Amino acid sequence: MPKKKPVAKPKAKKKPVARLTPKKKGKTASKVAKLKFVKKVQRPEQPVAKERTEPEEARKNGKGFETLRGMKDLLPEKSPLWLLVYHTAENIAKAYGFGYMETPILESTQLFVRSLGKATDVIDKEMYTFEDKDGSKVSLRPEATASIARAYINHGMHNRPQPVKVWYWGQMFRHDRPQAGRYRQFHQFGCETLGQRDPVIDAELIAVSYNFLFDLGISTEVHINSIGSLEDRKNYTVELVGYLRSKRTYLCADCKRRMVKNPLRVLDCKEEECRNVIEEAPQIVDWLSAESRAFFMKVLEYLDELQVPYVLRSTLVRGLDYYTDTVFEFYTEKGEEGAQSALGGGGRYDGLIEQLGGRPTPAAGFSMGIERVISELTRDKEGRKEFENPYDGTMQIFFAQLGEQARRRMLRLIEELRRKGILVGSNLAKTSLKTQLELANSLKSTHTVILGQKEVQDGTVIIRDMSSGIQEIVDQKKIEQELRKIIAAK
RNA sequence: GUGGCCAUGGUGUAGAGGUAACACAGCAGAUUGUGGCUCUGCUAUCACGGGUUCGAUUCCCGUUGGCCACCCCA
Repeated sequence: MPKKKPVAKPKAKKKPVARLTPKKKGKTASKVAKLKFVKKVQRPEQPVAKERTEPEEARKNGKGFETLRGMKDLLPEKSPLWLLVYHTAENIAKAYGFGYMETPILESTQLFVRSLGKATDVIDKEMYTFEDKDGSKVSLRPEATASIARAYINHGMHNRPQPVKVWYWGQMFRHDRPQAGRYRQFHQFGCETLGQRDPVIDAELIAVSYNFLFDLGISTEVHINSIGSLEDRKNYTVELVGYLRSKRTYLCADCKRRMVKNPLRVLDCKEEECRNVIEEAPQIVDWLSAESRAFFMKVLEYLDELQVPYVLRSTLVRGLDYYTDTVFEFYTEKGEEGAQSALGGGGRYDGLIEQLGGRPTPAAGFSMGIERVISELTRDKEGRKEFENPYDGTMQIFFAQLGEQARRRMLRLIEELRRKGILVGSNLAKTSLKTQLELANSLKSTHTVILGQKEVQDGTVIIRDMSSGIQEIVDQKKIEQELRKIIAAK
């Protein structure tokens, strides 16, 4: 530690010297020398490095504070794509008659434990849980369905015309290790249809999510399965575990563990050895009650009618405990085996609302992982370019000003025009005309309105045609009609 | 939670045991009220902490973070 500092001093000395030699301009060179000189003097005075205070540390190059692990800033360059996705979601949900709703990001921990299932990983290790000031346990929501169900009960929504159809969009939190398409804070768009059990509802939800992706230009494969009623599943699980036990020696370590914790997940194992075992395993379809089976058949029929292509996958089970009967997931057609290829999924959860203390209420829903949708949209360069800037920032007319008086006059002028529905570009914070014209140019403006000292006195304004360079002097009172003419001409 | 790879300016990249180069972007300027070309200048204690060394940003270890895979999930 003490070694470092003394060595650092000569650095400051060398730099300016080395730099000055090749420089030509006297002006700038002396400026540099001055700046460096000050530094030179200062450094020896504080040879023993003072403890950097925290704010200093943080201020350093604007670094010091960074987003928490697994969290991302959405910058203006990228946001147009997000807004596009958001509006696609909004449009599709509206088209199918879903009403927008929001629930708090923070909820009682118990709500999630009860609904998702105690043994699930989401609850076990992925929830952001902490004590509130009054000592109660609260959690950042890892998903939205539980909250929607809670709200359905709280607001007596069973008194509304059934089914109740809602959609949502928002941040979810899961304390997982970040990975491709996986973040600790992520966004989901989803729809829920509560209060009625009918296969047509399941089919509609699948159509909504399928078409949402379709509208964005993503073609997907819907994987679908039915896991029956809670009772069906219980019976099947017993059977499955029995079977797996008999093949225990062929299973991988993970599956041996899964066998105890969540036997259905064994069906999803990718290990070759396990796959062989799974192929021979009893299938859940054979264990469905007559009612569940008929229900599932109807869902498939309706999907055919809706012309939504689907793939039956008997091994599909979802990770959350509340699902019953229909379950589905969306995979990109390119079918790459990479993890996290599911863009979203959903299913029926007829038992959840009762589980949370409401009256028995059937319901179903889906959610889409927006980060995964976005990454799908930007996967190759062509796609990225196409979506780079859906709302192009071209400002047809730019306003440039020169001098304090002109600035004030222009401030008002722009505001008046805005109220009349004429939008123009400007950067009144810039003082040089040159810079403002540069800006106009980079915004691809066709015309620039220039207002300087002289124009303020004359009550006029210069309108410059950016491509020809021809300028016209116009009376300020006629600006509006002149601008309208320009806008109409385009 | 486990494992692999990685960490240089705002962004994308070079680079060597003796303190950093290039491109783009940004800002300022090239005779004071005019853009698109050109030119000039400015913008990095090479993630953080420790070790090895005369000396490390370059080697080693740790931390943090990123990417990827597993677990699990969106």
